[in-house]
Amino acid sequence: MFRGVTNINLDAKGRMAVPTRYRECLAEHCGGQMVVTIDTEERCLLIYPIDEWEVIQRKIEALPSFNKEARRIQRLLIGHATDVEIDGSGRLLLSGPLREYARLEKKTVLLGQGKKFELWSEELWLQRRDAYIEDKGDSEALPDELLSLSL
Amino acid sequence: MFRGVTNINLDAKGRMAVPTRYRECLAEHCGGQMVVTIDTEERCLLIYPIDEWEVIQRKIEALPSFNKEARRIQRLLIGHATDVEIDGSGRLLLSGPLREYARLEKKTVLLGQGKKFELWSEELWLQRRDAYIEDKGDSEALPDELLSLSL
DNA sequence: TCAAATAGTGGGTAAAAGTGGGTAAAAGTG
DNA sequence: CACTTTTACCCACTTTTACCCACTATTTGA
Repeated sequence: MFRGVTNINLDAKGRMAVPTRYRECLAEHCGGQMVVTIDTEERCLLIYPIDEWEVIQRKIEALPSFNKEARRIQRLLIGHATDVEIDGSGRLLLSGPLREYARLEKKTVLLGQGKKFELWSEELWLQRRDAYIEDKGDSEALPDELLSLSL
Repeated sequence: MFRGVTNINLDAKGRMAVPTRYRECLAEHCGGQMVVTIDTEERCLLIYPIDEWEVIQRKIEALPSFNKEARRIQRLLIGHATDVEIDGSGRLLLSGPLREYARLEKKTVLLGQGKKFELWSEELWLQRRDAYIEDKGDSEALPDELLSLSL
């Protein structure tokens, strides 16, 4: 169960050092085998342990092929999903196209999000976060689960 | 079950000394393992014993991923949730980003709030408290549970 | 009122994590 | 098949963090 925010510098080769607190868990859980893909709603990357990803991929594949939104999701999510392995120094190599999509340069932010991670360019994340904080009490209907949630 | 208000000075490294009256309870209950995150509606931090937090995280994770308000809550709450451990001197180390969010400098206020704590900058807390007292009898409709509450 | 104990505060230091490249092997290309 | 480019692995350096110890202030009890 991942959580928390970490500032990470990508190096000149586009590698991201996985924070140590996650490494043991990832090594046990999936032998450091991960899958990176894009988020379809935001300019950020999604990083899954391979077994978690495979469950999701099966669900996406099962969507109806003649529904346009389903095809969109399939092409974007499965199409960009890239296998990566954590190397001996605990780093992930992110391919050029993925880095471009999320506008990743040196300064990035890794967010733990339960069963996956999100990787943002620092600049984009700070903008997005501030926008989220301003928008308190968005008018959009809240799911019932949220209305009754007691923190 | 936590309650009460305490003035606490953060030291130069951003550490907060947990008031002694809570330490024994926290040590027994969760071995001093805590989770700190942000409050999405106010500029303050929320501090949970880890077991209490994990219940909440599971509920938040289960929200639908394509609902915008749910994504907002997930990114803000889970994204900022940071594991911290009470050190040998009974202190919690608060990371830079968390301190910045809540505008914490030296003088802070810790509020016991049942299963969690809130940590405020002293200045912000005094403002907020006074505002609450001015606002008595806010016109917003009270939830039914409140209407029937007997103090 | 004073002494002893406990709580709170402030830093120094060793160890660990993060970062930056060099080089050899592998893959891709003409 | 030779050459270029990319990838993976390794090592060295820098920064950060966690742990420890020492000092000060406050409370408690004689």
